[in-house]
Formats: sequence, C-alpha cells, structure tokens
Amino acid sequence: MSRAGFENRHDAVLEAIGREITHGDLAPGDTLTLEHIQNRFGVSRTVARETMRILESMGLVTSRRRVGITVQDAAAWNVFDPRVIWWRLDGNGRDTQLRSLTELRVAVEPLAASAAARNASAEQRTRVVELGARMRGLGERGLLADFLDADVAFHTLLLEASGNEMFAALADVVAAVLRGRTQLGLMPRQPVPEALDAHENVARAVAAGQDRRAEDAMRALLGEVREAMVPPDTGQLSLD
Amino acid sequence: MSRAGFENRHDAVLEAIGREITHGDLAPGDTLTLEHIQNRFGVSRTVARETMRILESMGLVTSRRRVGITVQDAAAWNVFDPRVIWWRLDGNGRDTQLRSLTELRVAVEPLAASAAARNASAEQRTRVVELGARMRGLGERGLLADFLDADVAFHTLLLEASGNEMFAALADVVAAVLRGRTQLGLMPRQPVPEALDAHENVARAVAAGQDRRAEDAMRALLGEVREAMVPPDTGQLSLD
DNA sequence: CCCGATTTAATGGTGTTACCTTTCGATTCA
DNA sequence: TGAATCGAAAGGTAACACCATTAAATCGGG
Repeated sequence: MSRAGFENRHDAVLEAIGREITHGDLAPGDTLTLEHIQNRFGVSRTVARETMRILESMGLVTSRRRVGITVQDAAAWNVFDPRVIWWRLDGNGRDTQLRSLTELRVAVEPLAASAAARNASAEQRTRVVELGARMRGLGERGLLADFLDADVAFHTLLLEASGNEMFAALADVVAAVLRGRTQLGLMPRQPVPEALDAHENVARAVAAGQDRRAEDAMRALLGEVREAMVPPDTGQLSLD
Repeated sequence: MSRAGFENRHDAVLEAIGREITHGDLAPGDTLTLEHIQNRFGVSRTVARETMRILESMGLVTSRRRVGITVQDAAAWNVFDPRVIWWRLDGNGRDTQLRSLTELRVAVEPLAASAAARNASAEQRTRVVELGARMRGLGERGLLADFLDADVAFHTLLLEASGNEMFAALADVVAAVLRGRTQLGLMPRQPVPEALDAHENVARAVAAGQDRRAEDAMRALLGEVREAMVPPDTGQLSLD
C-alpha cells in the first residue's frame, strides 16, 4: 500500500537527498546535520544516521564530528552505483550521464559480444538468434514498443552471456539507456533496415561462436557514435 | 594511531563480514542476526545495524524481519563497488575478479585513450608524453619499481583525461590490477621493447589529438589478451 | 594597542542502551 | 489441508554519555 519503492523510511530519505545531491540542488561543500534531516522528514535520529551512512558509502557525503554531513564533489561519487546512475538519469545530470553511459556501451558491448560468442550456453545461442529474428519482424511491422522490449532483451542477453559479471551488471543500465533514448524521441520512428541487419549479424556470429566477427558486428551496430553523440539534431541516429 | 583504515567500529565489522561474503566463507542463503554480530564483534546494536545497512546497499545481504540478514548470491552484488572489488582481489574471488577486470580494461582503455585524444588539457597532453618517455628510460634501465609507478600514472592519466567520469572512476582499479599483476610475478623481469614503443605510440597520438590512432595504439598495447588470459603459463604476457 | 597563543565553550557526530512495534515463518490445532 | 496463534528478529523511537572539532574568548608579550 506504500508509495512505490518507498518501503521503509530510509528509502524515502535516501531517495530525496540522493536526488538532491546528484541533481545539484545540494552543492559540494554544503552541509547538513542529522537534526536537520530528522526535522525535515520527521524521522528518528536512527533513521537519519543509517541513511547518512548509506549516502556516505556511495561517496555522496562525508560525515565529520562537529562539522556535520558534507556533500562531496562529484569526483568522489560511486558513479557505478545503480542508484547514482538512476538519479543522474532523471535529473540535471541526465545529459552527461547519458553521454558517459553511451561511451561505456561502445566500449563494453563489443567485448561482451565477443565473450558471449565464446562462453554462451546452447540456450543462449538459440535465444539470441530468435531475438534477432523477432526484432526484424517487429521492426518491419513498426511495432515499436515490442521492438524496444526485444532490443532490451537482446542486449541484456549478450551482456549476461559474456560470462563477465561486471559486464552483466551493466545490463539494467543499458536497458535504461535504450528505453530512455526512445522516450526522449532520439530514435527514428521506424527502425532502419541497417539496424535490423546489424542485430542479426551479431546474433549469427555469437551463435556460431565466432568471437571476432561478433565483436566487429557489435561495433558496427553501435555505429559511428562518436559523431552521433555530439549533435543530437538528426533524428536518424540508431546507435543501439 | 588506529590501525590503518579501521577508524571506527563500523569499518572493522564491515571489512570482516564483507570479506567473508566476497571470499565465499559465507555462502548465499546463510543468515546472520544482529545479535550474532553484536556478540561476535562486541559492538552495539546500532553499529551492527548501520553496518548491515551498508552491506545491504552493496547488495551483499538482504535484511528481512523474522528471518534475519541473508547473504545474497553474487549476481546481486554491486560488483563495481570499489570495496567489493578490493575484497575479491585479495581472496578467493581473486581469479575471476582479475579476469573480469582485465576484460574490462581491454574494453574501456582504448575508448578512454580515444576520448583523451579529444578532450585532454594541454598539461595532460604534455604529461602523457613525458610519462611515455620516462617509462622508456626506466624500463631500459630495469628500474622496475619506478617503471611500475610511471605505468600506473600513465594509465590513470588517460582514464582521467577521457572526460568520462565513469572511465575515471576505474583508475584506482586499473592501478590495482597493474600492481597486483607485478606482485604475482606475471610480468617479465624487464619490460619488452614492444611495450615501451606501444606506450609512446599512445602518448604521441593522444598528444596530437588523433583519437582513432590513440584508440588503435592502446588496443595494440593491451595486446592479444584473449589468448594471454586463458593460460598464465608463459612469463611473457605484457598486457599493460 | 595589536597580534599571536592558549584556554574555553558550543556544536554535532559516535556509540550505547532500553523499549516498543511490525512482520512473517513456524507451530499448532481444527 | 488450511487457519489461528506464537514468537523470533528486524524496524523504529528515544534518551543518554562521550568526544573530536572548531570557533570564540581570553590572555600575555611586544
């Protein structure tokens, strides 16, 4: 019955302050006190303290005696912490976060595809081909919502099949980027044929265990993102 | 005066339990209770609770009423959390962690070099060339300790100069891999000339702002890690 | 009278204890 | 088999002593 995701008091406070810091509403050097937080959110000192400890462990604040809780500079943040990523993705940090994540995708996904070609299970190999075909079908029929789901599943599968748990840990984030990009209208209304081909190329290479080809195909799929990332003016960038 | 790093009670408990989980001494599904922790470490309930909150925020445990604190499966861990990485790097997880990180380096560093060629400041450009030259001097004279320091500085600089804060956040980890690898005797006693050339190639490309060349040079520098990662038998892999 | 050094006092996190509430697995009983 | 009950353990509140830190106040020497 509680508001989505805010199971306990901590989450509410954490969410609020985490957002404020990552969105820049609280600037580095600003200080809070536990009492401040208690009053503002109507929570006990215990809750305030435990929340601060979590924020501290994410690198968003430091806590010192007599001085209070100090907001840290962005350089100290655990920028790979999923919550930090989410917060930055829907606040002021969105722009740099999207750029960073896209660049990270360009770095990681080709290697993940390569690793998947070596390490994927039999089921994963058949599934990746299925998903490639499914994307073609949905894409050609213009069923964008379903197409997006398949796209997310495709990239998630490869990251997980890579056998590298650090790659796999990026799956949720990549999904968020794909979805967020569509929401923002950065995608063409109908997937371009090249994108469909590219996905099927990757799928075939992975299924066949050809790691080098899978890597190259994924790199082709991600396209010339270097140029695409600078000007978001043309509606034709299809860098999934 | 306190023992390195264990400033407060939390850190001691966190360190101990975090290690036990990431090292596999505590298996997924195992449960603890706060009382258990209080007794074992002689700390108050508050400290036990706050420590658990941090572990929970790292995905290492979940806490449920009536059931206690349950150790999570590795799939739920925040594998990018620096502390999780450190712990895995000096325990049972070392092997998979080193492989994962090396694969991550191969993915990220070429793109970081490319980005650095585009975004580095004037000072950073001159410094990267200096470091390349310094590595040659030290390498040829066989001053391994200093060479390693310069090597770490070189890779750190590029990651930071990339302008991508997620790349920059990996600097400490890359440094740990470089140092750890040397400690483990995985490096040749004298840097091979190819490695020295490779570093200077990267440095020159970055300094000249040639992103494509910097990317390729870094990829060459990292070498054919795919093969090198499988058998650690030959002492000749120089994949920095 | 001014400035640096030393003492003092206020502040706010650290750590502890005690207590009540809520949840939910397990036991019991129909 | 299923429903009512019990109780273990976390969730949450409150009040405390403690102590590191900082800033103000005081003091002393030039």
